[in-house]
Amino acid sequence: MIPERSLEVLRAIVNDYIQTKEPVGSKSLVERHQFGVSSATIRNEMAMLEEEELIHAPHTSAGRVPTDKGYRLFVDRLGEVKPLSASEKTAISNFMIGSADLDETLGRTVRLLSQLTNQVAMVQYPTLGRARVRNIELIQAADTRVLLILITDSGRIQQHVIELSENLDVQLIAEIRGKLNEALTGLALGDVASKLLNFAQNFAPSAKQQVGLITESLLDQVDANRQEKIILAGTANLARREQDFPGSISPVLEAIEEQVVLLKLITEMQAEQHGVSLRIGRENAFEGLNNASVVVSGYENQGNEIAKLGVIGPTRMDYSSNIAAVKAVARYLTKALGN
Amino acid sequence: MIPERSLEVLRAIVNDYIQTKEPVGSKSLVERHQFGVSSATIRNEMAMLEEEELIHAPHTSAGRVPTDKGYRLFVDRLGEVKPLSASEKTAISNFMIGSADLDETLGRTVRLLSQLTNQVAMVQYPTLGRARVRNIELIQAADTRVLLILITDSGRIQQHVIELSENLDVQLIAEIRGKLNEALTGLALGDVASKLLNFAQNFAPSAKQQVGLITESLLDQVDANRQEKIILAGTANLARREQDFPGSISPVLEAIEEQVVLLKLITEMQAEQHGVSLRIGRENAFEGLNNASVVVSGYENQGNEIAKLGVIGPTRMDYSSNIAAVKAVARYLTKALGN
DNA sequence: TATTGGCACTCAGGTAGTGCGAGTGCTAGT
DNA sequence: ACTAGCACTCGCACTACCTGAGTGCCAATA
Repeated sequence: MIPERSLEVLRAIVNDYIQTKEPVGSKSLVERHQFGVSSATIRNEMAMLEEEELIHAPHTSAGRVPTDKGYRLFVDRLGEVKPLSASEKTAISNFMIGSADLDETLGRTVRLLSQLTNQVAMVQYPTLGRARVRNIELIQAADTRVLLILITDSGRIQQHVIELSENLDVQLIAEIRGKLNEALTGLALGDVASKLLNFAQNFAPSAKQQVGLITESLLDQVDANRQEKIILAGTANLARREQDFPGSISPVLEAIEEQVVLLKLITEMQAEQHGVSLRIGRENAFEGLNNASVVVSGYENQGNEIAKLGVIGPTRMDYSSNIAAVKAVARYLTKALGN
Repeated sequence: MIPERSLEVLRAIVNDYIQTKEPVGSKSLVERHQFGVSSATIRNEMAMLEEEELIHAPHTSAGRVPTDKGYRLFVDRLGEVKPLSASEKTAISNFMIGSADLDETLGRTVRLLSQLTNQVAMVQYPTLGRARVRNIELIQAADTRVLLILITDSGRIQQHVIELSENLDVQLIAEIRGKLNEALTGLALGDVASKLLNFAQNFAPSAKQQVGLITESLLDQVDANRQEKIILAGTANLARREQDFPGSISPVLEAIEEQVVLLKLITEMQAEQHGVSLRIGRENAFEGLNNASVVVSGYENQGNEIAKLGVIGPTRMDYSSNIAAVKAVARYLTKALGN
């Protein structure tokens, strides 16, 4: 319904604005692009676009700036995903070499992403949802404390200290550990709860209470999907782009410091195009992020999406490159986890 | 050598400046304080102080501002440590209730400290130096991967995945685990290296290489004192105090994002007065922190200092309250770890 | 000798006036 | 449907000016 040329104009406005960071006027637009029409015609087009609330003039005699809605249309219908440059590609491969454990890999990934995009990068730790139990360990850490370790086939290791009310003997601990593994190894985490329902029945009455404490803690950990963790890098990039945020950057800093907010945000986000999902400006329910955009993609292990990663930056960001970078890093991380 | 009254004037200048954030002039000084002399006399005093480079005039017709040297003198000789308010005390006790494991405790602590001071707070994870081995676990995580877990009596748990070149059988892993614990349990970490020197001799030649890989990794972990970790909270407070930093906050953000820089900084800092150590402005070797001050205190376990915590803020901070808060939180954390 | 009142001087910051130029909307003509 | 032209708007940069807080110095005083 919106004519082709109007879209071309919008695309040109977005591109110019991202590049120059200045409101763009009709004249400079015809100078920089080959529209084959005069600036007056472009002015008419721009009046249309403003009617549609796709662009907006900060004041009467200034050029136009895309609105959130304008950016949205841009990424949905107009944005090409820029292929990464060769140097960026080698940067990615180099970063991925030789990291053994999960912590290390994710740490590298988040730094890589922030360097690639010059934005704040975030990586969510894998959710346990579809993973399976590989191993459960129970270790005496002090007289009445045992350490419960849950290892899943996604490589994630969760640990928790359990405070018992009585001193357990080594024998019993070994027994519990054995039976837990017997019952749970290979089981999907979603099925652990039902399997543990009557688990304490397997033990002598005197031990039941302590076993109860342990299974409870184990369920907590399995159930801790919500309490997932996010790691960040490149916070300083925010300050460097301070002018890009109207007002102050401090609401944004506050938002990204609140893990809960971030987690809620990215779990709500569903993949749109190219397997990447976006929230632009006011599309973010959280007010502190009203001047920010979020680009997120999932990454996988064994064919299942296990968590997400992405970047946060000003609404006036280079969507094409950032989408490309997020996509690429997600793909490489998926590959790295495959090994 | 500096006369008493001059010091009084300096104290007054620092206090007023911290409060009002405006350069303070001779007239407002005599109005706000009872010096019993006229502004002209104060002016002479101020000329002296400027001679000593303790204060400095941003421009000819402005009031005076303390220099780094001035702040230093202030905290060394003039600052009283403000006692905490009752509400702050209860805030501290409330925060410390019911946190079981180390991660949780330190996480709470750092958030507490940042709320108390309205600055960026940091807590260093305990160094392993003086701790003792409580337990070593070796767990098969995949065919050629084992998970090595080191638990120390400071409650710290370190884990690392070891990639072996061959598939080890369960029997052998159990044997290694047993012998490792036998040899190392109760040993101070500093003594682990020597004990491991010929450890591989205890095993069949075919296993020696794999055992070597494992002991190597264990030594890495023990030796990882340098790679200590710091957790932060309240980064958004920086942005909120943006005006307090001349220029931009981004060098500060960069500095605190570099764990290495921070670690170097706080390990270099030695306790001065009240068990608290300070770096004011340019005293920080790292350039990005030239407009910032760092307040640090150690915290203990079993009588030994095991790590440090502190805050980072603008040089124009309220030293008295911040020192008090850092001190108090360090004390409470020490107490919490005692249980 | 230390203190003080007085005075001339300095200078950052706020306010007001001005001109420029980029940009717009509209209209009449092609 | 497009374009040229034109009158109009208004943010911004620049200048000039004023104000007031603050200073340094000096001569007078206790």
